[in-house]
Amino acid sequence: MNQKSTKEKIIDQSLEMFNDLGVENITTRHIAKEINISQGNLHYHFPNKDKILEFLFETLILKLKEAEEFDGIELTEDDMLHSMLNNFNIMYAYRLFFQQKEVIWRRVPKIKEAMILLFKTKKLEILALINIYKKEEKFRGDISAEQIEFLAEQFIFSIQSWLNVKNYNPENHSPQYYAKFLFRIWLPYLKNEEMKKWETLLNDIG
Amino acid sequence: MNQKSTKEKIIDQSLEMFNDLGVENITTRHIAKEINISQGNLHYHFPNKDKILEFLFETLILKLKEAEEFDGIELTEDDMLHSMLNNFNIMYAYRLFFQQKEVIWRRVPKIKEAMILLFKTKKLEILALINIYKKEEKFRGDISAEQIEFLAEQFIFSIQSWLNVKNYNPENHSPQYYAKFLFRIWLPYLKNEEMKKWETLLNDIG
DNA sequence: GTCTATACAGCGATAGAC
DNA sequence: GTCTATCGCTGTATAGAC
Repeated sequence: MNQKSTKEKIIDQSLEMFNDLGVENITTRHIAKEINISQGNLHYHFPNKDKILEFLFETLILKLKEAEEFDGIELTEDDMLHSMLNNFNIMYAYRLFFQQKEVIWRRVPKIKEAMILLFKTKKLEILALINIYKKEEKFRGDISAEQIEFLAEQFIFSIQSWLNVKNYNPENHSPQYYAKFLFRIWLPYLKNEEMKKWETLLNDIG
Repeated sequence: MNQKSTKEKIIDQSLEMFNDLGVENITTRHIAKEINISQGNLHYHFPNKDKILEFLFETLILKLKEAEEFDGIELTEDDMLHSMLNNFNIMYAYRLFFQQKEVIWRRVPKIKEAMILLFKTKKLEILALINIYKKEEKFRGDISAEQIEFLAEQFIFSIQSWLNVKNYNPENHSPQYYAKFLFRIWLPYLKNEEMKKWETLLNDIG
């Protein structure tokens, strides 16, 4: 049953150890030891640690893209919520790239550039979403243009850093919690009846 | 004129290099070399790298406390804004503790505990502030209790991670920008006339 | 206080046998 | 593909002279 290739074993073990113990603390020796192969063998599959990081990152991007394709074209509130939750689960699995951004970015500038691009794209998507809501008149009319720009930025900001804040409030640290957290940013910008609708929706996730 | 003691030199150089190049990349050898002392001498003043980190952290806490004492008891909007700006300048000077939290917390659990405590205290302060605004009827009446709890959390969340997000938007990375950023969280929760007042106030910082 | 010298562990990476 | 063995380098920390 355990048909994992050595390469897969390396990747899975790396992900786990990087996530839990820190990229700067885990060496190719540690990883090799934990899956009972030699360090030499590991270096046959990945020439160095950074290449493992790059491979993991590519997998993350791939999974995020896949998740997007499953999203419906219709933008019901429920769809949005579950799409977000799905995204958060993926991000949580690859949390090293968010929690240990500084270390990884310094090691592999290529990953830094790709992530910055990713977030720029996401910001535009969110601005488009806000505009749809404005057109549908679900959005408050008394919000300044500067504040709307801020709102989009606030979303991106929170997506980027949600995993950094588990620590002072560990009991509430779960993808579910943060999906709710993120949507609550949105609430006070909506017209009253719309806000109430969302409030019940968020309470329903539990 | 250069009356800096060796200990001060070590501290200043460490702060600069940790901030810019990463705690995990800077060794006692690097620091010593940069200020033209031997590594042995550095280890006379600080037994190891972690003790330098602890010293830097204690200085940060001290400066934050000092800044608090200068704050007026009156809570004018202008006072709040400038106090926040002051705090952000200090945090920026010691940004390693926010940008490189994961690495530092793993190395020095004592710092982790102290920071968690700090943020818990800050959250209570912010909740108290929200309540004052509610009593003064400047706050919207149609906001749920859950959403108010969220608002406090959102503030703490943003304070903790503001320094992590310079990268996708580097042109806007300054303490001033983030002071404004933080206050904009607050805006859509205020009654309309109050919101407008804040909007002009924020635009005045430029 | 400051220096030089050194011990020692751990890192990434490679060579060469099987 | 996988192993063992090993090189060269860098890290922390300490000992002992001045």
